[in-house]
Amino acid sequence: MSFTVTTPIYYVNGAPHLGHAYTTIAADVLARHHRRCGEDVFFLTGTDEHGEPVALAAEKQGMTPQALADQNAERFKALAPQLDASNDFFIRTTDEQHKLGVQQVLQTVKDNGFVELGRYEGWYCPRCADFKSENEVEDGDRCPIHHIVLTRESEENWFFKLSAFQERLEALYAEQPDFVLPVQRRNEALAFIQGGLQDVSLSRGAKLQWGVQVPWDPEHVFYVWFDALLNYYTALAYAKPGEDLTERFWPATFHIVGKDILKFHCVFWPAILMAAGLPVPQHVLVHGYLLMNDEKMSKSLGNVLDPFTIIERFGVDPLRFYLLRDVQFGGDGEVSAEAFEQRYESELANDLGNLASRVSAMVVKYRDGAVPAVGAFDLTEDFDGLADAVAAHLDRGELTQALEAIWVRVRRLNRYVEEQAPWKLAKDEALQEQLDVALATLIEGLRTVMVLLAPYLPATSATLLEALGAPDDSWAAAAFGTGGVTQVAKVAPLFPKHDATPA
RNA sequence: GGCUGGGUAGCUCAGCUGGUUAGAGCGCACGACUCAUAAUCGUGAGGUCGGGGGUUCGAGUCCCCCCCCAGCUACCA
Repeated sequence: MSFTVTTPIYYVNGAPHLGHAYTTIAADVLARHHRRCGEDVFFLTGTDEHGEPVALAAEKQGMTPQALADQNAERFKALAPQLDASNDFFIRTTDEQHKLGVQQVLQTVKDNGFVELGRYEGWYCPRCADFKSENEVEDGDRCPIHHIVLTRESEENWFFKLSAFQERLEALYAEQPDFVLPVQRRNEALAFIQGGLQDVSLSRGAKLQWGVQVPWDPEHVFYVWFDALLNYYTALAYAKPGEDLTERFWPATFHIVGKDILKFHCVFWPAILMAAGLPVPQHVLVHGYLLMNDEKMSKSLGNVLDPFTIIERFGVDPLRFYLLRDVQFGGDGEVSAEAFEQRYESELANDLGNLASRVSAMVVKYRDGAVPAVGAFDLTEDFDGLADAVAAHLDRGELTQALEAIWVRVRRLNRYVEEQAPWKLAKDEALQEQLDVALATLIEGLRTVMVLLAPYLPATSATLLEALGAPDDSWAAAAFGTGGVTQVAKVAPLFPKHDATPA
């Protein structure tokens, strides 16, 4: 069974920020989950490097577009390891193989009769040598970059016959109700489709353009969105030297995208694939914006929160945890340094970290570190079905709910400690058997919880499971009662507290 | 304007096909305990479930109207 998950490819006309990190982390959680379930996983991320903004930025800096792309792509490439993201490949749309793949697929689209010549009309800036969309045009019909008055012009373009796919897309949405998740986004995309589809331009005049050449018309390059979308498919042909992974991993299981690019992924993308005779993805999972002071976290606004500061002070796991915990995945959510520290302190340090400390300390104190072998654990009813519930949530793209389900058990374990009060049991000779069960149950609960958290907190999970001498974090090990821990030492604080105030 | 979501305790939010005193987490107050990273556990505050009307034996939970917020209503990536 194969599982393919992608992030959008990040546009190199800017620096990596929290928004990029968010998407990559979400994709990584799914990738890690499925990988440890024993599935054949392919996790793709990369950079989008063509298009006018990159060309213009390069020009401004006196560089070639390729040089600028090379420079910025490195920064995005470095992002993944910093997030502990386990991507299998990093695609760049300037890769020769990608360009060939784009040309090949879109040639097929043309051969299949879904491309035709048309005229694109719009506001044209002679300085940019390109058209501006209605909503980016400044008051007085001026260019947002050069502030000169735009002219109304038209250009001969190759068009993709999107209108021919209205019925097929509607059928797709009917047959695959979970094609777009969550459901609000599906409604939005479907409404767009049902509102009637127009053909869209597939190419742009090549004069000053930076893109993939149209094979049947070298004077044009493909409109950057089609070039970009195709990355999900083209990467498979060359991600692994000497092997074409396309058969193995196409179609994708999840494309994770931000809500700003919903239309491209939920409408244009499946239509292009249909036009090319290729299978469409199983799901497009749409997430919302991270808000800071009620503003969208975006490269177009200056209010970026640097994730690297958090990583430096706390490590990556807390960042991964925080973003998926505090913001309901799919919706918009407020993020702040204060909220981060609050979560870190009360949930990571106090709930989970302290649980590991107190449980391991008790086993050491009352049983010299030997985990009692018992006939049956307590709490089996509390953990019954947990792993399946987590998996079910993840299959629906409900990353926050899955995490919540696990956290309910973390709290349950702390409550169980109070209910059992091992320190009292330890004083009574007659209650030694009960103490054994309590300690064994706590260790097993801790182990289970850490296995389930592995996709979210990979480093911490590995550290603790290693310390417990039960490093197996496979799906089989996620079942409560699997056991395997026989000896423990006092565990060092998993999430040490930081006295200083926020950075 | 139309469409899609949403408006529930100070804060962030759960509440499926309508049914006992409307829930969780955080924060706050008080209490308990001592294994633990001064962590944890318990209790409480008494919220007109956006407003109004209706259906029903009974409605955050269904219907109608209104108010407010967000997004979408096509070619910036």
